[in-house]
Amino acid sequence: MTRELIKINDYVWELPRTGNMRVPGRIYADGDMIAAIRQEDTLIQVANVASLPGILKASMAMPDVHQGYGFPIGGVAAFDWQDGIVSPGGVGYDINCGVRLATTRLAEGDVRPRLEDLVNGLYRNIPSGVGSQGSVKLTERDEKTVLRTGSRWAVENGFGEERDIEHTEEGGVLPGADPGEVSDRAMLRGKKQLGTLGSGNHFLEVGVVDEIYDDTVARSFGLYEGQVTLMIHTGSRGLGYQICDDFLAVMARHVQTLPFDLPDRQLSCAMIQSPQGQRYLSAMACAANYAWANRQILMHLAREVLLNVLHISPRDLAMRLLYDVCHNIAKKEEHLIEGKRRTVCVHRKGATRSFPAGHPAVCAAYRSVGQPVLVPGDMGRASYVLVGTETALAETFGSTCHGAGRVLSRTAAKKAAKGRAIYRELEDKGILVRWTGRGTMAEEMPDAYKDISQVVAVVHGAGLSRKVARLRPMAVVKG
DNA sequence: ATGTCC
Repeated sequence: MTRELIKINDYVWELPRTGNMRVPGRIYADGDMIAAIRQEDTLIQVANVASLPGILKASMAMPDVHQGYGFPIGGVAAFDWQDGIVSPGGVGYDINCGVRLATTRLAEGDVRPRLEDLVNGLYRNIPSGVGSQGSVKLTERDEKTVLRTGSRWAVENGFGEERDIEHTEEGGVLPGADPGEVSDRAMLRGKKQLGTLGSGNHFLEVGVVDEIYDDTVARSFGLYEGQVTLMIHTGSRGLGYQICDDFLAVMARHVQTLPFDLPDRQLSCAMIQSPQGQRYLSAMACAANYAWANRQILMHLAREVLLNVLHISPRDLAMRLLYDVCHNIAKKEEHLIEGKRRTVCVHRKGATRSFPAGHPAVCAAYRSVGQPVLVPGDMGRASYVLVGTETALAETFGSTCHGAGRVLSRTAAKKAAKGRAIYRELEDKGILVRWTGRGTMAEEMPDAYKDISQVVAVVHGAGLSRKVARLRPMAVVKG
């Protein structure tokens, strides 16, 4: 199925309204990427999202877009808070999957000689893989507090410092979280999995700052060339998965009672103001808070490994949380639309908030430069630190890309990796990897992903976020 | 992403 796309400029393409679309589609991509996106069903998903009630401005896709459950991954869609819908498929199974980046005072030379011990220590001390559990023991009472308070529970229970909370999107807690909306099964899965990495694209990475693009912003973020960093990518584990699954079932039934046709059952949803919509948002907030506590705990566990393996003091390590961002979330936000201030529910599914300098949601430390945007690439190439912009706020409800985006499906990647030792290829580039899952190395190999530098070039060129620094991986733990 | 089919 070929669809007409109008080129707006080098980085922006419009999918005009047809059929049931209430707004156009808007795709951020370069010429190469748009050619690939045209071949896939992703455009159909962008068009399908545009048909949902209350959608505002456009159904948007970032340059790392690819097919997802109902909504595309790399998609942004905002709905009117009064007359719009909320959809679990617009957030994804891994609620508040996200990334945090911590800086240290170490140089590459401090770490390189101990890199093997370091990657082994991280692998040993941080449970990884599907169904991993066991790093934190939670009572049911404690788990409910985690769901209500997010990062704060972790900090108050010895996993990190008060200042980490300020450097976390939303302060590491979404309001309105009600554990009463979380099923027993979700609670049970969550109880044993706090402080675990998970599998798939989740990772823990020791890296080094390879290049600085913006000196002023980098200085504000505490980044400089040659500095060792720690990046953590994980989410809400089985708890978030179960909450998504539970509410997809609720909404698949509920949506049949609503007076509009769904182009795809995977877009099941509820009006935001309905009991079903409100219940989902309360449960989703619980999973979001769990994910923040999880990343906070992992950061603390990783810090302990660094201290022990390198035999240094916390003062010499000087690990600080630069920032923590969500990649999968629906949020109540205020946005200016055609000159009018409106309350909306922004679904970012594989997309990152990108708020500019001066925005009240940006923490005090970065308010004069803008919100840090953390964009991990594949494990063999690079990751980027960007900064939020006014253009993003004006065009994409303050959103930008979230990663490289797959070019090969997991099965295609496994096929392409046959007979290769991916870990060895990475080792030859000076990157040590430890992993749990049988197929993980093949599914997650660099060639399975778009080149992150090309993706970042699009969002930088389009003005959705600006390049601040590029990081290079040294040691990676995968699930 | 996910106790990758309760």
